Amino acid sequence: MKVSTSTNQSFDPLAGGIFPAACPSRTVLDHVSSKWGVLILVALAQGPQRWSELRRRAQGISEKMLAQTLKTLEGDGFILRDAQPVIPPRVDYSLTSRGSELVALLVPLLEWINVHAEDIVNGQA
Amino acid sequence: MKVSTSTNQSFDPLAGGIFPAACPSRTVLDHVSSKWGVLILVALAQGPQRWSELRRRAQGISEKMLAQTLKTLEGDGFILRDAQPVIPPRVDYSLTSRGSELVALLVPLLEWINVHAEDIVNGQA
DNA sequence: CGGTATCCGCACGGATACTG
DNA sequence: CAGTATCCGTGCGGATACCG
Repeated sequence: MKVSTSTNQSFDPLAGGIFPAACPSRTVLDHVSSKWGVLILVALAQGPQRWSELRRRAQGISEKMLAQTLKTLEGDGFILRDAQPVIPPRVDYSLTSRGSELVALLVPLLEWINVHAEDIVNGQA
Repeated sequence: MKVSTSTNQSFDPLAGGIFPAACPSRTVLDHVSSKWGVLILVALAQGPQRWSELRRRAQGISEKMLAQTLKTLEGDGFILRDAQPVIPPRVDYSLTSRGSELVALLVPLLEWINVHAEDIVNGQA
């Protein structure tokens, strides 16, 4: 069987990629699909937001995890940190263009989950 | 506010959903975005596969995690387990229609990650 | 082949206190 | 307001052994 890059119904878009244990794709996937990563990313889909807004949105997140998640996502170039040197401090987080690309793919997924979640956890078909 | 399916830059497709701490959406999201959940799901996008095939594909997964992930995904109705009472045993896993819907949203995400992963981990724009 | 059972380390992540 | 530092528990997940 040959690997096709065309639109095949038995698609293999992951050739050379996702499945090896220590590949870059896995690293990024782990960042994105981390417990809070997705939530922060889609939260930022609604536009730039401050630390405290993100904390309120992603209900249940701790300060530590918020800081850690934001740093990881910033390190990956998905979000931008804009710290204004004022008192009291004001820091805005926003999506980079790369982040926006990613979020554009994330949002349909979250929408789908949001629609079907209840049926799924209730064990309904 | 109404939910728009068009390309809106300030979309809010998550109303009433994802952000509360103990909502069904979070549960499902955690299952799907678990370390191995995504991998198993997209692996099954290539068609029904046996236990050992999945184990080989999702490189690095342990037997325990494979079993656990498969059960969770089966419980959510994403995959189907077909155990044939033969010796030696043969068990095939496949996507349900619900699973296929989900995977259809997952694949573009994984493709994107696969394409951009190297730049991201190398810190390139 | 396709699992289950058990043990166990470690890092993921929460709570609290403190700082610029 | 926006974090950092520290402590610490839990459970995620790997390794191994065993079973139908």
